[in-house]
Amino acid sequence: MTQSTGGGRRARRVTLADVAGRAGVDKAVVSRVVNDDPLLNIRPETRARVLAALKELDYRPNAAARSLRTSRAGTVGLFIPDFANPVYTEIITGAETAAAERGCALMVGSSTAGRGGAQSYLDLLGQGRVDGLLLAGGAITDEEQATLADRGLPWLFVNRRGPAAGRHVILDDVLGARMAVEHLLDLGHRRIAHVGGPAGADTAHRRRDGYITALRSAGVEEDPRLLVQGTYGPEGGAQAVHRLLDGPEPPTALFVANVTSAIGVLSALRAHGVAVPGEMSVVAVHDLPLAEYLIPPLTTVRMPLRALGARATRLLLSVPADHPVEEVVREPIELVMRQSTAKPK
Amino acid sequence: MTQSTGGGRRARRVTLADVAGRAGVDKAVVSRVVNDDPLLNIRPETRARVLAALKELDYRPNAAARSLRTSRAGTVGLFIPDFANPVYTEIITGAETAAAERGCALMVGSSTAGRGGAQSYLDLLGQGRVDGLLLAGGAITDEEQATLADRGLPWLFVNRRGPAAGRHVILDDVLGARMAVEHLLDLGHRRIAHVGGPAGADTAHRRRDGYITALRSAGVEEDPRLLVQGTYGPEGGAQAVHRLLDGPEPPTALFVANVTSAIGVLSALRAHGVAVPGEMSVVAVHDLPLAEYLIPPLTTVRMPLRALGARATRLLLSVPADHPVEEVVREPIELVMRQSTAKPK
DNA sequence: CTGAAAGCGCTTACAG
DNA sequence: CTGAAAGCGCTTACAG
Repeated sequence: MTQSTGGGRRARRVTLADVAGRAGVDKAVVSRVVNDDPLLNIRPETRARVLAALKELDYRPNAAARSLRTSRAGTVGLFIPDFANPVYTEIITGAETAAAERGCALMVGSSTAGRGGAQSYLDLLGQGRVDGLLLAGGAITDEEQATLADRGLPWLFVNRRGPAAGRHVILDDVLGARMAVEHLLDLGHRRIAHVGGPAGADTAHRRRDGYITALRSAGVEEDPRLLVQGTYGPEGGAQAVHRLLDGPEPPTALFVANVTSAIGVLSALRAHGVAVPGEMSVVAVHDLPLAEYLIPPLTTVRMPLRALGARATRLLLSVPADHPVEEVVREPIELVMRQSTAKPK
Repeated sequence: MTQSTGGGRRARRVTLADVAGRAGVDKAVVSRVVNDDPLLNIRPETRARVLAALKELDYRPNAAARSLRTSRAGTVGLFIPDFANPVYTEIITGAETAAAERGCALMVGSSTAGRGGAQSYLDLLGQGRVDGLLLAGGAITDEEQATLADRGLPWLFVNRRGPAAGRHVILDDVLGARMAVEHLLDLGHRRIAHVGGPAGADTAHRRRDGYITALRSAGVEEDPRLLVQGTYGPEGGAQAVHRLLDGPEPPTALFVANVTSAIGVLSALRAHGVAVPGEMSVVAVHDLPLAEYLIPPLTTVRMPLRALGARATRLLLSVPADHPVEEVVREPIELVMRQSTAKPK
């Protein structure tokens, strides 16, 4: 409980009063200078003195005192299911950048720590630690939803539509899926299967819609046997391939809902002796640096995940908590052609 | 600047005074009950009244007020170079768990946001936002190092040894590397190359040491041409393979310093028509869920990254800032045998 | 066994 | 143009 000193040295905390004393003004003045108060009318020479004192003493405002006074934490919270999922790391990076632009810190929590669940993250946050909460992916229980409501905290769902609240920012997953499927159609494929995401996932739902829309627009009749549910992990992709290949009339192309799942797909295809892209074309949602180094290099649809994280953060910080937000981020979606797709033989 | 209300509803903030009023005691008493003050001698019925009031009003302590009073933030900071690197996500998860055990929140920042550098992260943190700082990987400039020293903040280097300060927690990379190389030696390989990490990386240095030690212990003479520097990304791995294969007497096995790099290695090997493990064995440091789905499934050395993150957090929170810390985490390192290694032909 | 009081370091109307 | 004062919500010796 002793005042901690820095890795080996001591540093008495510099306060506004110290700076004021040195500059020969009241601390209120220093405060106004520090915060660039536009209403402050100060003699240039006084300001110069204050600025000099600030610099000499290397003053840093105490976050807790400021936050107590203004009831603003200057921090936004982001809750994700898992740090290991590259999709979330992109969202985090975007959110971090946008928060930093606003002078805010970002506090990311995942459900892997603690007993899991947003509940323990919310408990840890206590009161006043964050000014708002971004909820990315994963499931939120009714209880957590209620806690959220009680907390008096603005929140925003990211990459998924929330249960009831009209407060979310998502990507155009329908378009992304359509671009992938249309690429396969353009190559001449007609028997195109979809390795979907998990049942509960909102993104999985939207990508499936895009798949179906693309097929219909092209006048290709749907075959329910070509629609296989997976997970967003490699094992789900691998299992889906087993099921698909066992069918009577296997597809010539696969649209996979997630790049991580596609890694499992490629592996399973190889195990079955099916050549990619010779006998089977594969395209997946989300681009990753390693996609280029898969065997074969994977054709993907690059979604603007960073822009999503950034946009959500800005919206959370600017739109009043009681206003609805239902936004689809319109940054360009890109088809990244590599070597896992080709004309059907 | 108005008091924000939660996603559509309003919630007046409940304070200690509210609870005290309802329970008919002083707020000091409530505070002591909330904090489980062992010196508090309270009549059971009074405590019950306080507890009831606490619950009815759903009281949550205000983090800012508490922190201002105690000058403890209840938060630890973790600075990483990049969220996209799976190595760091494992460390984060471990740190998050350990912090939560102590009732602390974790604030992760990366150099990708802002202009980059630990400096902007430190600036954002201002004063009093975190009780200590974990610095994982990446480079720290002299200026940043100085800022750190001035800040009066305890810090700890994670997975790398700091410049001067004897404050770090690392893994036994030498042992991990030895286990990998000894596995190749056991299979009968003698021409074993090492695709190393980047020049500045402390882990890269230690893994190279382990490689050399293993070779010497087995009486295998080193060949400097078999020691190629890479990066920790796939492109570095791929380039290293090109160089290695161009040499006069190519190796029969590769020890790769990082799993991400190994993905590039596998890709390049395939491009060169070199069969794995038929003509070349490959083993890499760090295990990942997707390693099992690479082609072929990659043999790896699993390092205890979560334990590293957790241990560092506990140490940061418990060891006084002016004590040296030089710890090697001794959790088991495991060789995960899959299908990328075999006897030389 | 419980209460009154001081003070952590800020910001912000208000006074002069 | 600048200063004095109140108060954000806690915790903690101290008094009784």
